Amino acid sequence: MAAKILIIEDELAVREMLSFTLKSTGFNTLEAGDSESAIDLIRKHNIDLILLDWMLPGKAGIEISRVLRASSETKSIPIIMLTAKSEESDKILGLESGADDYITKPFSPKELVARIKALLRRSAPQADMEIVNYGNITLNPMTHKVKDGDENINLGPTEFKLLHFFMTHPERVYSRAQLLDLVWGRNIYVEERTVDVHILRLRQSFNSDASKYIQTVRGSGYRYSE
Amino acid sequence: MAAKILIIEDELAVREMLSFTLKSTGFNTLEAGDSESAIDLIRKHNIDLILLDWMLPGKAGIEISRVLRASSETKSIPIIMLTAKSEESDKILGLESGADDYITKPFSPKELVARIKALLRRSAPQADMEIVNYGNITLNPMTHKVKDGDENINLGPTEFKLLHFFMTHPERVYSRAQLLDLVWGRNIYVEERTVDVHILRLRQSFNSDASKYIQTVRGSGYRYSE
DNA sequence: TAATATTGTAATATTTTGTTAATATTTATA
DNA sequence: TATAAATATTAACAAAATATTACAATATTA
Repeated sequence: MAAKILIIEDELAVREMLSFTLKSTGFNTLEAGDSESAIDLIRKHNIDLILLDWMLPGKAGIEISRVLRASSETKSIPIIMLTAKSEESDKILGLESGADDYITKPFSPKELVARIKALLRRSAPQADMEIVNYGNITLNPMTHKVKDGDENINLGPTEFKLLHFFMTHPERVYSRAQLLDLVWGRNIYVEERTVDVHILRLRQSFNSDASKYIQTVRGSGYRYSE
Repeated sequence: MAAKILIIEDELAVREMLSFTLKSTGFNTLEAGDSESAIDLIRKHNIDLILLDWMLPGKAGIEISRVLRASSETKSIPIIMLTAKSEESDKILGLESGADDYITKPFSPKELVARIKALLRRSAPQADMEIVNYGNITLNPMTHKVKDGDENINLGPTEFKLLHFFMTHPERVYSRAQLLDLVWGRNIYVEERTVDVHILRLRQSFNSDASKYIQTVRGSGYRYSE
């Protein structure tokens, strides 16, 4: 899923240039010309990162930054400051007021994109890392390894996610539609029959009879159970 | 690896004198004449210690110190203040604003070097110098040598760091982004695909089949494991 | 300074995986 | 048992991820 980046910049030309650059790199962009519409957009969308022009009229840049840092909902959105002047006091203020990085105009699109990627990968949250046991199956999300008794088992990413989901939600039936939502993710259109195939592959990848845990519930879906 | 020391000092003559002294003692030095370029250098390099002139024009010294202490990335970089006056109030302010040590001009090169070494000792514990073994691979950080069974293996710096990291963090998957942060360093902007290439180079540099330890985990990253 | 090594990137090749459709099999029940 | 419905299996293809190669830029060394 492409990251959503909000560009807050009063000069239309600069804004469009930035938006173009980022879109052609594969990001989604939203644009705001003033702090009001910026805050509006932040409320309505799940913004992943903000590009904030430091030189907005009337101290607006620093104000937006402080507002974002004050609210717990927006506190963790990474901010990159765009500074025109490379004045030292600006940089210091910018970092103090909560920006995660800054970049001085003029800058190369490449550098901007690199910094955005670096910030995004740092803010990406860690998934559930607990080791799960059920029956003779052990699944370790940390090492990404699955054991059937003593033997290691090799699973593809989707089979791995599917098994992880089942093991953390055992003894309960899930319809194909639910599995698609919960394992594949929402807003993804996939045929329900696809689930069947992955169930098959998951069953086949066990050496022992552990595939018995993955049970078909006719008319309802599938269940992980002993 | 020689420690990188940043000298922040507006007077060119003093700066060069300091730099000369430190270089001839075996340190790497970087120089900044104002806080702007100082902060720039700090972001771009992994500075081990900062020599900061307290008497920079316009309170810049104290400001830099405070900014560094505010950010978690730079909080632990040791700072030595250079103060011209030996006034007590200055010293107190300097220490309060986050300096780890101060030294009063004029000072002997010998004293300066001694203090730097003391601080570096304190901030860089001898942790990463243990010889690591895993499978038939032996990595000695002290001598910077790697053995595959009996044969010595030649690795580039990045490959060495990568292998060292893997061997000290085995049996766990790391995404490309994590590897970039943990092996390359936090303030560095590099494409994720670059990791692939270094993994390849690392694998290729083994003579035996030891490259099997470096495992691809599709959709997740890489793992060092038997 | 020249020579060498190292690095990051882009382009290309290869492999693996995910999806789908077609077909086979099983199950329920009329 | 015959039939319909649900699920399983197979195979083909497209898409995605990773591996490999080549090269230019940078840093290091002699």
